[in-house]
Amino acid sequence: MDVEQCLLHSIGTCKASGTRGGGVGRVRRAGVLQSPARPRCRRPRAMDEVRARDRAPLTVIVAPSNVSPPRLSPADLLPDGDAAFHPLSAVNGRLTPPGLEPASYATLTPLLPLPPISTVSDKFAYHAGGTFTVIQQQQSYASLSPAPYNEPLSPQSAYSRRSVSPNSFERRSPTPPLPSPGLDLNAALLAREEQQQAQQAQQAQNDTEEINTKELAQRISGELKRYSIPQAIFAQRVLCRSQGTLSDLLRNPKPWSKLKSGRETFRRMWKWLQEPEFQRMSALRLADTPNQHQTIKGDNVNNMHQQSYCQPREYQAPGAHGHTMYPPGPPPPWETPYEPAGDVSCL
DNA sequence: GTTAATACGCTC
DNA sequence: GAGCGTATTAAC
Repeated sequence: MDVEQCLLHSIGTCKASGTRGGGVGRVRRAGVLQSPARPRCRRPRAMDEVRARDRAPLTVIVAPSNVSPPRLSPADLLPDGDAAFHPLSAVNGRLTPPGLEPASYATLTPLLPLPPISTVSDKFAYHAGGTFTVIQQQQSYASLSPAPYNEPLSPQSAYSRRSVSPNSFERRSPTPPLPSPGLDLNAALLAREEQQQAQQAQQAQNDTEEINTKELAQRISGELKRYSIPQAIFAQRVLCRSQGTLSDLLRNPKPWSKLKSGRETFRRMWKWLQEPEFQRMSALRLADTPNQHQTIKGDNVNNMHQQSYCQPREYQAPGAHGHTMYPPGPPPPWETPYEPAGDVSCL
């Protein structure tokens, strides 16, 4: 539908291949009678172009300039297996799982007591194959991830580093070994402190770095398609936003420099993108588990504990006015029960 | 029936 | 004006 067609059909339904919907009039909202229904077309192309131009990505990735050679710290030898969790490579002097952005779970783990071994074991008792399953997922994530994952998207995520709650295990080694008798615990503690300091520095850095919103939007769109994740689910669970908002952001991302409070939404996207695959899927789940019929391609994270990006909200499918009742069947991975960590909530 | 795209109004 | 939610649509 081009401008002329749209104008010609300014009264009446404007149909065009390749384009979807568009509000048709208003009824009553927020107790205020809205303007009467009047069929509209989608925005004319000219308007789209103006908007697109206005939102064209102008940001420049601020990549860390001082990349230091790989080095291992005593923390890498800790029984708390951040380092053991991924095959490691080093970026910026810190350890990073291959295929993931720098500064992921392997870094900056808060100094917290280790959970009892039994606790950790219980966490993995969900999986047939237990440890192997999880490790394999990580490796497959790295190997199957598209090439862009090997490229810095910036900024390095501070959001991907959350405190480890008793209910979370994802950054723990699946089978945490007992401390070896010769392990220097002091060195380990020092390493933890270093990690904390680095985390704080990273957080400060993130506050000032820019995100290439267009690239981020493209990657998010690709991942949603890749796993068949509905926009509504992702928007609600990860971004604490509506489907319409997410759609708009993905299709018309504003340059980082032009964003204000909206940066937080893109940060959440970026954060999610940094997560390991299984943790991304975990973030998509709800506490309430309606019957559902959807699945995420290639996901195998049912029953895994997870952390929520948002306080759980009830999902209402767009266009469905009222509760969405899913037909019986296995739930999609993002709606299996979980224990909210509560460390990240909608603002 | 589900999903994504869009217009428009509301809040800050 | 930015950011977002709601309502609504067409496409699938």
